Amino acid sequence: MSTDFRTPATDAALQGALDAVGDPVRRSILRQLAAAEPWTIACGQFDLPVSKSTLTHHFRSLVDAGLLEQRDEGNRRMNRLLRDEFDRRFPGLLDLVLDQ
Amino acid sequence: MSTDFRTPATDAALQGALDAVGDPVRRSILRQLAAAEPWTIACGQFDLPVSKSTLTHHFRSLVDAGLLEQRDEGNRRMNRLLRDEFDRRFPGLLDLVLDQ
DNA sequence: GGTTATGTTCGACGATGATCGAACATTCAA
DNA sequence: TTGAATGTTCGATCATCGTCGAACATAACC
Repeated sequence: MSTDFRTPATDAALQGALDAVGDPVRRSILRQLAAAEPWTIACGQFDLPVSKSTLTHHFRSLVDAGLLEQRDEGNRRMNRLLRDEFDRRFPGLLDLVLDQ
Repeated sequence: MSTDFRTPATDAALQGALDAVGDPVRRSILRQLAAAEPWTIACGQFDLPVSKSTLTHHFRSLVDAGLLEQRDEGNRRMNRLLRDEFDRRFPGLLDLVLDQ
């Protein structure tokens, strides 16, 4: 048997998760990421109406919140959605975002 | 049969729900409300570190987001948590808040 | 080596929202 | 009728955060 008891998820952690998911640009990132294979999209390839520096800001937020991880591939920074991991910590929240 | 197909829940509605739930004072209101019987707590009876006018502001947010309804009883304004209604629109979100 | 592409960092700006106190309205109680 | 209790409204203030451009760093490509 695995130790899959519900993690208490302190309110501070919940605050971070809600903040991360509460921005429309970040939700768009999450949706585009969910629609593609892991590690196939670099930061600059997202279809978003913001500048490069703003993009960097949002990606940092998402990484800090545990929603995605990044990996450098030469020039580019590739992304992977931490779907199961996040869903385990905050059940249903990511689904709410991804169901449009 | 009842027409209980999943409402698409536009992103604007999701934005409103996340905003409403994204404030710690409002989450405290929701938790205190969930811990009591419906219509038993007036606005001024909540244990919160904010002023009266701030309280009014937060209650308006929660009503607008469809999280609670209010009813005047003489002097006081009583509250009821719209648990099932909100959970039907945004499954799991309120549980996330109420599970501390 | 020089140029282009991809990201980050930094400082600044602006909008939004949480907060408060004072004034007001309403209801209840003495 | 007077006073206390409960909420709302209205401005004002303050902090946070999303946003940008400019400068910088690094890697790929010719």
